[in-house]
Amino acid sequence: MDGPGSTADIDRRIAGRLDDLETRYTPGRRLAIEVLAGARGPLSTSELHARLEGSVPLSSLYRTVSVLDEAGVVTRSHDADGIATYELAEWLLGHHHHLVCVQCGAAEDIDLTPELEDRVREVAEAAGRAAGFEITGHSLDLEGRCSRCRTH
Amino acid sequence: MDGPGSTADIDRRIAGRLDDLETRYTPGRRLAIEVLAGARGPLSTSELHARLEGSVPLSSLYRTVSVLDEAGVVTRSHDADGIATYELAEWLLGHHHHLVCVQCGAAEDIDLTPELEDRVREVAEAAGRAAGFEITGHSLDLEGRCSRCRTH
DNA sequence: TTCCTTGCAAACGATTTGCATTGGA
DNA sequence: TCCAATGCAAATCGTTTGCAAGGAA
Repeated sequence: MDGPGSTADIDRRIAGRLDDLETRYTPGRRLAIEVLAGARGPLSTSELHARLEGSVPLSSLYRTVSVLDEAGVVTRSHDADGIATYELAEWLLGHHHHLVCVQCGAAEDIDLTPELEDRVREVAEAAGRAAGFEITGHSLDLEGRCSRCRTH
Repeated sequence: MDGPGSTADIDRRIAGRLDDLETRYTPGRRLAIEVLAGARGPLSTSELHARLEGSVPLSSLYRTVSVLDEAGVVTRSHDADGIATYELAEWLLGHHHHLVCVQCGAAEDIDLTPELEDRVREVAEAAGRAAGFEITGHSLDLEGRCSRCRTH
């Protein structure tokens, strides 16, 4: 209930990181982290706002995610409509990829087996080598129809 | 100078597609396509506007890329700042991936060798199978520092 | 003529920011 | 006390849209 990777552990590591940066881990920021830690994929600021039931003003949330992003605690990306979405950074959530539904646009986290992950990394490095590009990471999105859209 | 994959060939295929859709291939649309066909990666609407030296108003360009996107002639994605970017669709440009510079944000097209491409597809399908997700495609971004940023 | 396309300006919506207030160290 | 954090409102900026003019079939 409290080992590495648990919500409590994540909370502790974020507290440490923010402390190092002399940035306060305020109640509003903690609330945002709790929602993100419980999400199955990236969330937009307005989704975050909805899940917090309006307890935190939108403009404050924008500032919150901005601070957390600059602190390296969350990672920003964008959905199919270009709306900014956030999730816990890789060092907190672990390296993973996304299933992106081509019909409804929903993105869901997916972990590859270590073997599949190795194969992706090898391909990425081989391609980078061939292109004279120093590869520091990769991002693989799997596109298709999610189970929800397939049954509708 | 005129075979499959050439600019003239691409132009011809787009003309055919637009004709099927009863959408005109006007000079403004042709100009946008020419710039996109000559680009090495996705371009934002304002980059398109700049490369056309203002000869086409921004609002018309927005309408142009919207029409071309709906016609399946171009594909929209988003850069690191969430700005919409466009490039020729896969059936015109071929399947490829992107090198994304983590420093300057520039995205550049990269073709994988057929062998590497096969390996990516196999991984994507295996991961989708394991997750109960019907995979119809994938998108792999290679992250690193581009040669330009590495020398600065 | 008829209808699509274009250009300009106004409207929109996500995101950012100025500023006064609050609250923790 | 001091300064970061917050809340509200106004400003920004990429993008969309209403409407009148232009143009090809």
